[in-house]
Amino acid sequence: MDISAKYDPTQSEDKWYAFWMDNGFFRSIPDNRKPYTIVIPPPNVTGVLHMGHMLNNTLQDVLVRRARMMGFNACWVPGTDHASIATEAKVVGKLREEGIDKHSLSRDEFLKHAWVWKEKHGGIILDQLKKLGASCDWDRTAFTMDKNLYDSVIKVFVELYNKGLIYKGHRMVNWDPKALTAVSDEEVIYKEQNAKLYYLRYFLENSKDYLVIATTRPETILADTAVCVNPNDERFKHLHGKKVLVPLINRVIPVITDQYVDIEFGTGCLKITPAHDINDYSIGQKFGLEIIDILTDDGKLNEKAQILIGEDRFVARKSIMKLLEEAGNVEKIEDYNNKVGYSERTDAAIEPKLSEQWFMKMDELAKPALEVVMNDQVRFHPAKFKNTYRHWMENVRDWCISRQLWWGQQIPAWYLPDGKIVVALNENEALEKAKKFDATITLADLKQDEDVLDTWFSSWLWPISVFNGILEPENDDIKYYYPTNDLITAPEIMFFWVARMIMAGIDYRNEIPFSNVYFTGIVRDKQGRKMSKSLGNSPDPIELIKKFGADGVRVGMMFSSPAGNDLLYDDSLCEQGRNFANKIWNAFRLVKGWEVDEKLPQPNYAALSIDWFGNRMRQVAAQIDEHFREFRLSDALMSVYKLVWDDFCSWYLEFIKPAYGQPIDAKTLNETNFIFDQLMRMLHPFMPFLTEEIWQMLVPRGEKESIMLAEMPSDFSADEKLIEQFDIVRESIIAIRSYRNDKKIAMKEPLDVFFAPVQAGDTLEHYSSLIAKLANLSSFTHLSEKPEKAFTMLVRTEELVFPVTENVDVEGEREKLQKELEYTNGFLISVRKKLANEKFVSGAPAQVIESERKKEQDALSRIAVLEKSLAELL
RNA sequence: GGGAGUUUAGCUCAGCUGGUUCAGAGCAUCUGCCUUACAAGCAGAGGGUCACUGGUUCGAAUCCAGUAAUUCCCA
Repeated sequence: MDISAKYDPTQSEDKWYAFWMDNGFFRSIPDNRKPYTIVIPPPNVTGVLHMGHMLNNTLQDVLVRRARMMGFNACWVPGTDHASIATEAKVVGKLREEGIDKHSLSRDEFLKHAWVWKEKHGGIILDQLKKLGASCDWDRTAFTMDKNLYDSVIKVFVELYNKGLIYKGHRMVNWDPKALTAVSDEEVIYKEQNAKLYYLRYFLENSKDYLVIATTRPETILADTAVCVNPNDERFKHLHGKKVLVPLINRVIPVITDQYVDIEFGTGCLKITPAHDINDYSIGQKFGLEIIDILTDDGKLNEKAQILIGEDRFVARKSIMKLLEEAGNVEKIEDYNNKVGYSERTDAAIEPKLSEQWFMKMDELAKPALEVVMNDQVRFHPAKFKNTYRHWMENVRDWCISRQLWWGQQIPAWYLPDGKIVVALNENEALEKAKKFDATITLADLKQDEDVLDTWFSSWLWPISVFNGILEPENDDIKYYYPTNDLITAPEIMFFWVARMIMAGIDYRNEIPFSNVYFTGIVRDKQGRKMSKSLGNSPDPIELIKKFGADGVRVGMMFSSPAGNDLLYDDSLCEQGRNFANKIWNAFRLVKGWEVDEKLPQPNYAALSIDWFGNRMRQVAAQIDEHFREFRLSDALMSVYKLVWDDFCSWYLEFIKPAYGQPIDAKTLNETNFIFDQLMRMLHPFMPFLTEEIWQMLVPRGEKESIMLAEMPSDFSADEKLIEQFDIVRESIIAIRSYRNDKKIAMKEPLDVFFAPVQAGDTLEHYSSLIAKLANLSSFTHLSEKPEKAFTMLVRTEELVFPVTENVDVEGEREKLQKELEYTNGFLISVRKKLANEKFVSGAPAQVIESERKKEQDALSRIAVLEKSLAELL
């Protein structure tokens, strides 16, 4: 067979993905195996695949593929969420380009456009995931606006409303003046800014006296309804009970006193603007102050401002300062750093705004959800995130769930003409309920709430709703797949999503939604910057796959992503993955290229190697299993990486390799094929394509056979002692190679080396055929007679003796030995000191004392050998 | 401002309940090799006062306290 010297991923990726799909290998339906379930964190329909998705979905695929090979009925449910704000913004933007104003359309017309947009763009990420090898059950692909999921959201809303957990209220919300909607606290990003602190004079009523307040937002003075000072502030005692004038518009407002005011900050006088600041709002409530809202929904001043009407808030800030300067109200202006909230979706500066919104009570739901994380029913990986979780859950606030948008689940609340509200599953039910208030009412009299629900109000039901467990709580799927097993997601959405899914799971199914949450890090560039479109520092994942192969990219992503640690992405990681694929490919070429001679007996060195490697492989399999159980996925990959590259390629294959052009015996080849097969299985979750390609060609396979359905090696029995002894063999070979390197003796030149076992019995003798082979020794025998000139090297306590023929650096050698001897002596002293210490001997566990005694013995033998060698050195 | 985390080799990170052949891994570096599986490679080597200071202990990278730097969350 002619096999290319370089592995070409393009030859295998599409082919095998199609093979898996055509045979329905990703499909999962309930049966009598144990389920293993992951629901995808639904990417947003507006997105394209970015590096974060690559990491996240690689991790999920690794877990799912492994579970499948371990005999679980593995089900990975893919899907997307509708992202109301982001999608609506995209659609509005697209319509604007076409010259259509959203408000010229009816709700239904607009939604038609939105659906068209979704159909066109919404599946991009999912298609891209296929390139990565994602083994999702595509037949289950879900979307948060699908009928069942939509209806689930409505049903949950109605039920929670009836339970009194959802209410409508006036509250200060985070208003996005660009998207024209409220956003939740979690959707506000605070950014540090260089701003100004403006010191403004407020004159006392009928007086030339004034007080000075400091503000970052001078335009909001037009909405002031009081000035507040700390009652204990001596400076302002004379102002208590007085009234002052709002500059420019001369509204008379009272001076009030409250402990809230920080005497140290600014001037100690605080203007109170209840409509435009959350803290001022609560003070306003306390003192019964008037609330004057001077801003329009899109952030312009309205007629209540009296002046500058129609100006944008930021423009108005400049204009009003000019007016204030002219009027003599400006004391001074200072530079000031403060934090301003921005909308995560539109990047518009958030405006605190008083408005009527729907809220969900969180206290009751949060309690059990906190409990299950703290007691590890839901395990967080890494566990450090439990702290953050607890902190949030203990200070949780009610969730603002309404959004002033059209794209999403419309709130199932209907208003009667007199303002009464009925909440119902549909119009007809609403009418029935309304009739209880007023029997004459008709459908035409009812008006449904215009707003839709927060997207997260769909997502929090995801692990249940994808199995239709809200509408049909007893269906086969939900009973079989729920609770799911693991959730892989980013820590950023711990509150948006993870916490709320746990709440929903407990409330709706009385069961946690998953047992493990694996938090990935953020993918950053080499300089540690977050990847972003604006910086242009994010590579296109599809291009990467083209360049390095899907397997290479997967390995690259996995390599430096210990859970919860940010990943500093660099192309060289994927390159390493690609190189690894090529390495395996070439190992395969080697094995595949051997001629078999059926009559050939198995050489001793091959039998020894196979025995060792089998043990080593089972030992590493056990380590990998442990890594997976602890969600140390990058460590699991590293273990198999080293097993394949170092143990298998560098040692095993070199040991058993027949001389060039020589055939191999059948027994060794069969056993090697078996080992190769096992290795491919262990590697398959990380590198699905390459392993399938090789596995299929290794030995003849059936038409419907696939490595992805093969059993994961689960024999973990390993002879640790044999492996340890074998390490001495490898170290001996390294020592001899190192000797060659030092002395510039080419590998081609055969050497005679002797060994003189000191303690470890016949290890070297037993494995002498292997050592002789890899170190190219013409003879490797027990030292019977000391050569005239010789070097001695120590491998642990084994002695390797090299007869010396020519120009030798005796002095250099003596120095080396001397140094080694000194170190060992020092070591011996420290060990003996310890053993002589009463407190140590009485306090330390027997095992530790035992190991100290062993160290003492080893040091003694090494010293003996070193001294002998020194004496023999001429 | 409140809370949490991090600080170990040039880089990215392991190091669980304290025990000096535990100071590790991968990558990078250096030296020598185009040795017919692989230069996307092979062989070999070097590299760290475990942030700093003090404490507990027979013994500290590991536990405690303080300091510094840094990151994140919340306000």
